[in-house]
Amino acid sequence: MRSPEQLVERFRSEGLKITPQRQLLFSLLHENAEHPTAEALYTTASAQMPGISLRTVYQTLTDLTEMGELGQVTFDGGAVRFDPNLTDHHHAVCDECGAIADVSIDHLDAVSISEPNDFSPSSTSVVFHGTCARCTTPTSNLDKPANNQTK
Amino acid sequence: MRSPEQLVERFRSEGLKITPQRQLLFSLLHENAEHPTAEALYTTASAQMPGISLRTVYQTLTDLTEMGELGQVTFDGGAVRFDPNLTDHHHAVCDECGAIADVSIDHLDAVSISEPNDFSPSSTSVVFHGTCARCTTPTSNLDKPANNQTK
DNA sequence: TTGCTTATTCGCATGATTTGCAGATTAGGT
DNA sequence: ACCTAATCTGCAAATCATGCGAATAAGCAA
Repeated sequence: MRSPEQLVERFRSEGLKITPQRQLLFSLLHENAEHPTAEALYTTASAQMPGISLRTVYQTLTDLTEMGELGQVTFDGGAVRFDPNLTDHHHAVCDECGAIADVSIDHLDAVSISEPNDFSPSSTSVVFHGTCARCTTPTSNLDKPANNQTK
Repeated sequence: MRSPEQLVERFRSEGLKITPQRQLLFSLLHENAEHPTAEALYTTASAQMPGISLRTVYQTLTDLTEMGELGQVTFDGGAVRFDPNLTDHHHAVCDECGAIADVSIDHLDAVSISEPNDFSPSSTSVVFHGTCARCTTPTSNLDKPANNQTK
């Protein structure tokens, strides 16, 4: 996703209006690597702007997604999560705390479909399940992230 | 998933009862490669057993899943789909018709997470998006499968 | 076969997530 | 300051899934 400033420009150039709600969401999403759900963003946004509507959050997220500024991902049937990282990347889900990390992958080009041989793939996405560093490191439980698993 | 006969044995040995509803679902799921949703199974089951409850379908699917006889997969935020194929495999989603095919993959062991380096993966799943054979082959539209996309 | 005990089924209510709708509000230009 | 279209908001409604309790039936024993 582009920077809040660039988004403001884009919105303006397309005749869309720059509202406080949109600006807040732009900043909350900028470089946000937490893969938040609409509800999570609503909660955060509400703290800074009491009264903002959940409907507006959904609306803005949908708009940004349709403009190609935001990606959507879902894991294990949970709620949709939003991802401002538009670079080529994949995800690692921690089964302990539910955290989702962006990951880069090596040698993805090596994998191929061996069976069947008549499917033409246009994109490939990989999801790792496992344990993240914070949940692996033998340290105080107080340091462990809260379990944010959806399911 | 095991055969309906084997499932009957397993259920019996665990003190569970063999009901007509369960037997029907066992047979509908056996070697079913369509990755049906609960609703889809309910529709099919209803044709053979009018009056069967959607609740029962969900219940049985949940039971089989907890017993490890059935796998669950979801794509792009759609409804949960059930997969009786317990062998190590991945999926290919046709963006044209929505069909989901099981696929075997070569050289998956070659891929590795390059960044971050502190995540311990226990499992890896790959999903391809693209076009299936039936939607690629230049033939009559009448031969094309109906679009079953959820989203 | 009859009867008993307990698992199952079923329908309805409820919960979670997301979208449709319409009136009130406001951004941004004149 | 004014206008008008875009936006925001609250609420209804759609979709998917699960909790719950009453009615039903499978499996066992006599």
